[in-house]
Amino acid sequence: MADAHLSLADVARLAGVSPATASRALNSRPEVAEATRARVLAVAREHHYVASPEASGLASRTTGRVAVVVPHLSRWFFGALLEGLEARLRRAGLDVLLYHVPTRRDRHDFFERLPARRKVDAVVVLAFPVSEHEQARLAMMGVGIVAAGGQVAAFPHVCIDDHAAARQAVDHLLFLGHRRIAMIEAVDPESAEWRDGMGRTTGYHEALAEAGVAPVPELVVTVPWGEQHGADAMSRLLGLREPPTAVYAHSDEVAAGALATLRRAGLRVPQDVSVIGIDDHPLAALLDLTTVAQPVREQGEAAGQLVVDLVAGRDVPRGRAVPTRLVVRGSTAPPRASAGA
Amino acid sequence: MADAHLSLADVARLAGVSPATASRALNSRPEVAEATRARVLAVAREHHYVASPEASGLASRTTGRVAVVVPHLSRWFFGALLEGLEARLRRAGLDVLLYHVPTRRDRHDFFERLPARRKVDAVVVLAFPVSEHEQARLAMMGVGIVAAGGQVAAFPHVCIDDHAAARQAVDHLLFLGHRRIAMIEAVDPESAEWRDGMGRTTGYHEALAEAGVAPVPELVVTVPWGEQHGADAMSRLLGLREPPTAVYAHSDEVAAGALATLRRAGLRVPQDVSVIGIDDHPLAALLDLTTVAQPVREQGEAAGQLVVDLVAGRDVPRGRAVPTRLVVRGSTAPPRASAGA
DNA sequence: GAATCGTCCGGAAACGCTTCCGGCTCGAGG
DNA sequence: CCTCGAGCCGGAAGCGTTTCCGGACGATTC
Repeated sequence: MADAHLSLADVARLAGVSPATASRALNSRPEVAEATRARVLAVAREHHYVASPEASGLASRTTGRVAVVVPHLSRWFFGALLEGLEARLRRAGLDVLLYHVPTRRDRHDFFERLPARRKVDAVVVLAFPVSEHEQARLAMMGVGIVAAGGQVAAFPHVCIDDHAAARQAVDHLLFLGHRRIAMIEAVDPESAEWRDGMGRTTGYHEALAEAGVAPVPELVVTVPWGEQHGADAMSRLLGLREPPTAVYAHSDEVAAGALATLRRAGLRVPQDVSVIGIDDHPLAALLDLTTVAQPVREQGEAAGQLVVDLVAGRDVPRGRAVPTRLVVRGSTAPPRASAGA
Repeated sequence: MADAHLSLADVARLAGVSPATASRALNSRPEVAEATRARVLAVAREHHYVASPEASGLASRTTGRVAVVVPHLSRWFFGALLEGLEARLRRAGLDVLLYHVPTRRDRHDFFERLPARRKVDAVVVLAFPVSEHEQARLAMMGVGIVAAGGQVAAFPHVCIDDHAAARQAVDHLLFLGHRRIAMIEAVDPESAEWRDGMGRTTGYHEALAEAGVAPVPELVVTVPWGEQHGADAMSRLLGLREPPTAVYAHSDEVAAGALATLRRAGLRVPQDVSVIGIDDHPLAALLDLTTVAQPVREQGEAAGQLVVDLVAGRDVPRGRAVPTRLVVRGSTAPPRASAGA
């Protein structure tokens, strides 16, 4: 008991070597004889020695930590992303410093004050857009930066091709024969700036155009992210003189809301209207929702890999898009009365 | 540009004082004249000075960090808890070091290796049981420990009274006239050890007993946590010769699974069977699920408060239970044919 | 007018590592 | 036998703070 906290010097003394050698042994440096290393390691283990990260950080000018900036924690997508990321970083011996920036204000604050300054070797921003100015601020930190799950092309990043995913979803509906296809466009009210560039929207328009379907403005409704708003959006859609026969939602959560509204309205899915989402949220399986799956955890891991490469001084690929995959379940089917064509 | 990284000494020189005084000024210690302090602060701000946390940590023997150990990140409950916790800690200037321990192995590893050793001023374990042995290991870290969302009575903690919550749920069903009440008991397969002590189970039994309802073993089915398993459990219950008229699920996710099964089976909720959950997951509102709400975010914040008190050297209350509240929605109603009594 | 007391500040010693630099030992090569 | 390089290791100088200790100085108090 009570090896309150040995210092490197103590271990060295106990092992009969100098602190310098002890340090080298513990950090598995090559310039130390095997026998010596073993002795030091044995002493260290026996006394549960742990190096003071502060001290070694001070001396080596690195922290062994990486900041993860995330806008939401209670949403499945971000949690799953974080899981993958954490796992990869942990394996590399890097610790994760969490920065939660739910509101616009928090974000602003984060980029102005840069609270992670000097505290980390790298920072990864999770699934939210970063403005030019914010990018500049980030750069001031002087550490590696990577983005995951989002579309910050300025940094090394890993994400899906939103545009392609949207195409997969909408093309599926078109393939089934739908022509009157609505889109529930979800935006994060806390970072609305850049929603137009979103592939999930452009993909919809492109798919329709390619199929020769004229765009109908009232068929796209924009709401904040979330189940409840998805439900509201669906209500609005049902209020149309001529409601859609299929609905493409930006995410499964939003689609789930739409399903709820549909059910309450007494409409049957997929007989009366088809619904498709994006993400393959666990909810999707439960609700038998057709969706475009993206590998979330894997994205986190890939981002983690970028980080470890970055801090190791290796240079990393600019960006990498992981593939998505259409998962057909029971919420989509051909329209009831296949009208035209 | 390029104030690559001023040191305290630089700031001190620029402000015409000694490093000692600069340090005192920056840390708002009382023994420095207002004018001097202002001068130092001005210089610091102008040059974007940030103290090296490693150095100050080394010198002050504190880290300004707290470890948060969490078994799941992609579940709403844990995310929400974490949000509250992070917010409170951030306000107090404490950083959050994240430790994700999804599997039994990860947990074991965490407690054996204690990777957070010397890295944090406190650790909070989020919503999972900690064995005697693990508690002992934790104690070896020599830092404050608090538990949130779970039932680790050995440490300062904040949580709900599971037993009482269960009573609220089951009593509600009893009040509506149900007698044949099933329980879907959810356990985390990665920490099954302690499931029997769980209040969510004992509350059920007690409520039934008090109401003079004889326990029916086949009416309680135990499954791993999660929507899918909730669905399976419900299937099993429906297979009974005499299915229940009401179902009490340990959590809303599980209840959601049950609802899905019910719907697929063509049964109506609440006309044919009532369902109640616990948590007030966002899902619950969407599914119109009656539930016992617990303030999750608030628990996180309260736990954060315990932590800041702890690291400030104040002593803290042993434990604190936050109140739960029955939220009646559309998934519960009196049984179809009010049988007896 | 001297003794006392605060207030404010500087010198310098930690804090616990990493790493540069140089020295020692030993075997190989000339 | 001498030299030289490779392999190991120790001394000591940082790394950038905090904080103890003591000194200077002006304001009180008797």
